[in-house]
Amino acid sequence: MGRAKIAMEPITSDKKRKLTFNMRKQGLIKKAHDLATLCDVDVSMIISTNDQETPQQIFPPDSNQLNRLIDLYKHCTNPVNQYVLLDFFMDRKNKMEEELVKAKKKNVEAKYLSWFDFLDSLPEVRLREFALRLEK
Amino acid sequence: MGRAKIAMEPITSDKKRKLTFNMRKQGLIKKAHDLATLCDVDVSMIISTNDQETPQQIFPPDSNQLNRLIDLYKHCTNPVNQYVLLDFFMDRKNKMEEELVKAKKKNVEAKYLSWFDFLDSLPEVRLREFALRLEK
DNA sequence: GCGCCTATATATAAACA
DNA sequence: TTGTTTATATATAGGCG
Repeated sequence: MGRAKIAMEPITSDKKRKLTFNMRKQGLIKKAHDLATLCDVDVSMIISTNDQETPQQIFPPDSNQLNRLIDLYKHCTNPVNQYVLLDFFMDRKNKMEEELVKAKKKNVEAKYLSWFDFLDSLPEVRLREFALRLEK
Repeated sequence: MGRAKIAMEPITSDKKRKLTFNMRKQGLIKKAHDLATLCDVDVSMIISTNDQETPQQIFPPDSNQLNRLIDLYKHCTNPVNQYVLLDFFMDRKNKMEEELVKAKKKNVEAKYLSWFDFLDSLPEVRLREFALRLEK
């Protein structure tokens, strides 16, 4: 796509890979946005790096909405889903406690950082787009 | 991108919209695949139409893997009240207070503009489509 | 690491088969 | 309709500051 064609294989150079990642991540999210807008559909996306430093990137940016879409997907996919079964047979109290601990430990920070990163990564152009839409 | 530039708004013509949807859906998935391959990251995606006839499209094609990725995401982002979240950071780092306010502001803006909030869709899942795609 | 630039690779809207 | 083709819009690799 650019000056040179690149092979479809993991980029070895850390620097290049990171650079390419940021650029393409941005492009992918724009494409998702375009598809959703043009065709009136829901697109949900999670981009996770193996690097714990880097926050996950989500789409749509509203994590609540993303969760709704995911839940909707799970319901439609697995009417008799494994988790439902697990819930049923599992000691409920223990499970909830477990999740609470997790939430307290790191999840809070992760969620916030994810949002913050997303906002930071938004190009001015997109922010202006938001403003324009808001005015409408 | 093609012969003519099109406006970034829902395509009214059913025929065109469907056509565009299929084309861009494919393009989006290719981009997701490229990003995952080139940058060695995990990309998960669900594309749901409001039309129950149309199956949801997922990435990666292996629904088990998709579910794993989603679960991983949920583990890192348990539902936490945003105000609690903000309070947590403000108490901890007063220096960040200003930035947090800004972030919150932008956050609200983005939420308000949650473009494709077309509310609940009840798409039907047909993973067979992926099998077919794979065979091709 | 960010943003801008430019040349080139891709994606794709419309036409056509 | 589903698949090519084609002309044009976008995305983006590599440079530069």
